[in-house]
This record gives sequence, C-alpha cells and structure tokens, in this order.
Amino acid sequence: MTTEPLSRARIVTAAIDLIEREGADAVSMRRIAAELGVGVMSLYNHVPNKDALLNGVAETVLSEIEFTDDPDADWPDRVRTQARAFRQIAHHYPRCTMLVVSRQLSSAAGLLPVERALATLRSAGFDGPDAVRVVRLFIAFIVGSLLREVGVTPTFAPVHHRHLAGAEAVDPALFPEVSALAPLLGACDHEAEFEFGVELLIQAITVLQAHKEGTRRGSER
Amino acid sequence: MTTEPLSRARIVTAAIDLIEREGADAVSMRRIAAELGVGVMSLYNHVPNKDALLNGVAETVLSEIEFTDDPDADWPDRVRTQARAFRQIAHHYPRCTMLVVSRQLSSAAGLLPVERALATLRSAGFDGPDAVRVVRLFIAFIVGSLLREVGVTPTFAPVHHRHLAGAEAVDPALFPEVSALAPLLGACDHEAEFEFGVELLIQAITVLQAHKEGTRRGSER
DNA sequence: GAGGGGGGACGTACACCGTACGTACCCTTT
DNA sequence: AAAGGGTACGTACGGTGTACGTCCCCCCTC
Repeated sequence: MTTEPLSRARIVTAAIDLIEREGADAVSMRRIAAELGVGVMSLYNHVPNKDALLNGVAETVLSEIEFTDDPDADWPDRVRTQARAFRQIAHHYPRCTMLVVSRQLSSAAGLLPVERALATLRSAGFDGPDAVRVVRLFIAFIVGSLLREVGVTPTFAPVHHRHLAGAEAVDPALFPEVSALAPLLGACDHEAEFEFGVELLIQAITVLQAHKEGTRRGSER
Repeated sequence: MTTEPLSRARIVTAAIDLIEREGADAVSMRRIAAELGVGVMSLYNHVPNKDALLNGVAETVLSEIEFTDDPDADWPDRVRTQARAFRQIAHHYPRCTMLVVSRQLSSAAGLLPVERALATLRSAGFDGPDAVRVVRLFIAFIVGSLLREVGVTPTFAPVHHRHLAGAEAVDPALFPEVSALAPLLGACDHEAEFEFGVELLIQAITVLQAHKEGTRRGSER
C-alpha cells in the first residue's frame, strides 16, 4: 500500500481517465475521489473547485499534443504538421475534446501552439495582422472539425440509419438534395475531410500571399 | 390572470430567455418552472426530460435563422448570405450558441440549412461528393468561428488585459511572437475575421472548381 | 525526548439538482 | 350523471458541489 500522496496531477489524470472511460457526464467530485480511493473533500486540498479541475484537464490534454516542428521544412508542410498535431487530441482523448475546445484557458498551455503557428507564418513572410488572421482562420476550422469528429457538433447527417435499413425518415420532397446525398452525408472519413480542408486553406493562403506580394503594399486596411 | 395553458413552446422560449439572461448554467427545471410560475413537474407533461428540452432550445434557435436565399444571385453571393445567416445566431442568441453547436440534433431544423447549402453548390456545378465536402468545410469554419465569437472556445488571446494596463503576464522570452503581437491577439473584430474567412474559402473553392473544370473528370474517387 | 504547529485527509451538512411516482382537478364524451 | 383522460402539482429519492469543523501525522524547535 504505497499510498502515493495525492496531488493535483494525480487528480487531473484520474479525471481524464474517467472521462475517456465513461464520458464527461460521469465526472463528479465523488466519483473521482472514489476512483482514487480517497475522501471527497481531500480533493479540495489540491484543487479549488470542480471548474478549475476541468480547466486542468483541458490544459493537460492540450499540453500533451506533440509538436514536432521542423524549421527547415517549407511553411505549408509546417502548417500541415501543426494542424495534424491538433487533431491528435481527437484521437488520443476523444471524449475530452469538447472540454479542451469549450473552455477558454488563460494558461500557457494554450499559448504554445499559437506561438508555433505565428512563428511559422511570420517566417513565411506574413506580416503581423495577416499572421493573426490566418491563425484564427485555422483555429476556427480545426475546432469545428474536431467537434464534428468527436460527434458532438451537428454533423447534420440526416439519417442515423440506426436500425432502419434504407435511408428514409427524411422527406425527399422537402429536402431533395439531402435525401439524394444521404449516403454521402451519412458516412464521413474524418481524416480525408480534415486533410481536404487543410490543403484547401493552405492553397488559399498561398494565393493570398502571392497577391500581397504582387501588389507590394505592406499593410493597408 | 390569463394563465395561458403552458406548452412545449412556452417552456422552450422561457429556457432561451433564461439562458440569454443568466447563462446556460442557470438552467434548471426548477428555475424554468419558477420563471413560468408553475410547478416543476408540470414541465414534464410537455417535455420528456431536460435533455430534450435543451434539444428543443437548440432547434428553435437554429430554426429562427433567416435564410433569404436569392436563387438568381451567383453562388458566391449565395454562400456569403448563408454563412452570414448562420452568424446571426451568435448575435441574436450569443449564450445559446454553444448549445446549438454542441448538440447533434436529428430533427429537420438542422437539415434545412444543409439543404440550402447543397442546393446552391449543386447549382454551381459541384458534384455530390464535392458539394458535401465543401459544406462540411464551411460548417467547420462557421462552428469554430461562432464558438470563438461567443467567447467559449479558446481565443488563445494571451492577455485578458483585465485590470492590468499593459500587456504583460506573458513571458516575451518564451513566447516572442505572441507577446509581440499581443495587441493584435487581444482585440478581435469578429465580423471582419468572419468575412475574411468566408471570402478566402469562397476564393479557394472557386479555384478548386476551375481546376476540376479544367481536368474535365466528372467524378472519380 | 517533549512540545507545538501546520497541512493533508476526512465526515458531516446544506442547498440544489433531475425526475419517478401518486394525487387532485377539470373538461369532454357517453 | 358517470366515466375517462389529460394536465397541474407535491412529495420523495438519490445524486451533486462544496463550506466547515475535526482529526491525525509529520516535522521542526527546544
């Protein structure tokens, strides 16, 4: 019976494990305490309240994404790599993803990805405002994609084809396109979809850059 | 004392009002009942449970976005209009936005926007798979943007410049780019940012379309 | 070794939550 | 008049976050 001394880190990882095992709704201070074989109120010696604990979960998950940035690669490759790194969250901690994304954390954990992204964009020749804009655009896309991937955001898939064989339950008269494309809407290769978006964004940004380069106006508007 | 008969609609709108007034955390069956001057359990005559009620909230909010689609406009204009329509949610019901976005609803309320989007893209000449891909891309971007706009998703703004004048609290040595661009990161013109993203996506899709048109391969892969 | 002090673990208690269940009322149909 | 169904409501149960007080152990000082 080692009885490791109970720390904020141990509590947070217990919470993460619990979320991944049983979902975010299963999280309660009592449940976590039981998981750790500990009295409920002992948790409060290391964590001010539940909200802070969940912030800790989000920070920990976010800080565990592996950025293997290669400064020698060209910027599209670096952007690709960083975008995929974010998507690891949805794979490693699918049921924590919502938490990570829905909680504005002011800690340094969330800053590092931004720092990396800004650095690569600046090195690619973007000025400050453009770099910030592009980063925001990417974050919006990634957040939206991850939410769809973990099944929380409306995939807007019409038919859950749950225990009903054909694709009905959606009136073809009211929604002709949706019902016609139901098979496509029902299935979603998240990876392919993500890659498609990333490539398209990169391509768009390339022409944006070229355009700026062409007009040679550093920063108006 | 008219004592209007209490209906699902009345309950849902009461919930929406409450959320907009005091935030999503304030929502409880007891609270809503009190708001309506009604016993708690009376609600259950019209709503099976709290979860369904929140789904109702999401559906109602989503169904209230105004689509003024002009079939004569060119497709970029129609896409612009539809994207902006979505963004109305964040304006009309900022504190409900998270709910709308985080709840996969299988009702028709969520299908109509997709139907419209698919229709305009098909009319623009996209085949089924491409139309679906593009719609998904736009939804991801819009969802991510709205979440940032309502302040729930990590804006990754480093300094909240809350009651501290200058931009400190972020170590310039560790985060040179972030601290250098702190003023830009701190302020965010959501509308401009959104429009920037929409324009960039439209532009990217245009070249995608042109490329497909050029190779003249209708539908492989 | 004796005394003391601080911090962590814990139990109890309170207010609140969602909702299952039983009851009382009214309104319509027979 | 009788019966039946839908609606409103009160009560009750198990669960939640957490404020507060207590206990105990370890370490430091004398």
